[in-house]
Amino acid sequence: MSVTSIADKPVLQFLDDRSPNVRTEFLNSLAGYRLRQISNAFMSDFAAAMVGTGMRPVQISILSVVEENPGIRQGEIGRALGVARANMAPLMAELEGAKLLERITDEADRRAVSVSLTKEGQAMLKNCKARITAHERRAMDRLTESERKTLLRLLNKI
Amino acid sequence: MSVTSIADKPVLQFLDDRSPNVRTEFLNSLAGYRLRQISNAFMSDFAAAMVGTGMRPVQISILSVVEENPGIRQGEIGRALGVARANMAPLMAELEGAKLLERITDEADRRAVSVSLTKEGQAMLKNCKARITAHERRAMDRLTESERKTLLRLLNKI
DNA sequence: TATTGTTATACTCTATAACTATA
DNA sequence: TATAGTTATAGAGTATAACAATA
Repeated sequence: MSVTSIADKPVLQFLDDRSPNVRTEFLNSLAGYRLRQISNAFMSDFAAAMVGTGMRPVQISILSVVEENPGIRQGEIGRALGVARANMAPLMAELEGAKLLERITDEADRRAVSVSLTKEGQAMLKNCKARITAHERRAMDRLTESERKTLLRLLNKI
Repeated sequence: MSVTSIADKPVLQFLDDRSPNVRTEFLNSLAGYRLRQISNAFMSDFAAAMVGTGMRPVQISILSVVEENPGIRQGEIGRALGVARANMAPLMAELEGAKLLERITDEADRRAVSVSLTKEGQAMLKNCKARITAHERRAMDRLTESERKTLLRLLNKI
């Protein structure tokens, strides 16, 4: 699959390749099953949109949270994103090693680290956000503006 | 967390424990991010609802497809569910070992195997379906019947 | 040659337990 | 005693490549 073909097709091309002559009535009646299919399709298109940046979804989430909460503690980022402390450690080390963020010991509580974006981190996030915006527009292509709002509202209400 | 508490709370209890004082405006504006959060919350509640059956989501999906397509080939199941051939092999061996389904060589094409449910498989699927129905009702608790239909329609339209 | 199913393998994500240093 | 962060590890889920049997 070429990179250029991604922009031409709806996100759920990843679902369209399924066997059409197999009955799946029960599964299709389940909101949870449909949500997972669509979420996975979103993730696939998202990953394709990030090719070249070297960024994975969780890394971008971290950069975004740090941007909106400068100086935030590492543990707070993990709690906000649902990432376990044990898994935050290597992720943060990776982002720090790539010079995308800086960690300094919080002098008020020397157990904690205070996190902020570097210039490179800000630039990377800006690049990723532009790609994500295009990815979202592509993904929601088949819905009208009104339908998109309704979908978000219902998802947030669940 | 006790098992009985699960039935009392909305599915997205798994999201409600997040840090409320951390700003996440960009992430919250993304349909893809919200879809993934909700899908993961559904999966967690689903897993809790299946405790005691020993069944995981993909196994139930397989049983359901076999029920609706008796004698279906193994490869067709995988294609319909998006499971790679290489990963179908151990899954099918596991379900066959648990006596939930039977595999016989397709005499018309001796490379393929024809799959069907055993009595035990039928009973297990019936049990799981009842649990799933309750799980879905619980998950969609905060939506009216009209809103549920709208949500499904929009998800299917994406 | 192509396809069905199998095996081995590897990579990512996620989850738990034990450790340190600080509080 | 509890908390912030780290390390090691193990379990799912997923992906590719190589193989045997059959078409």
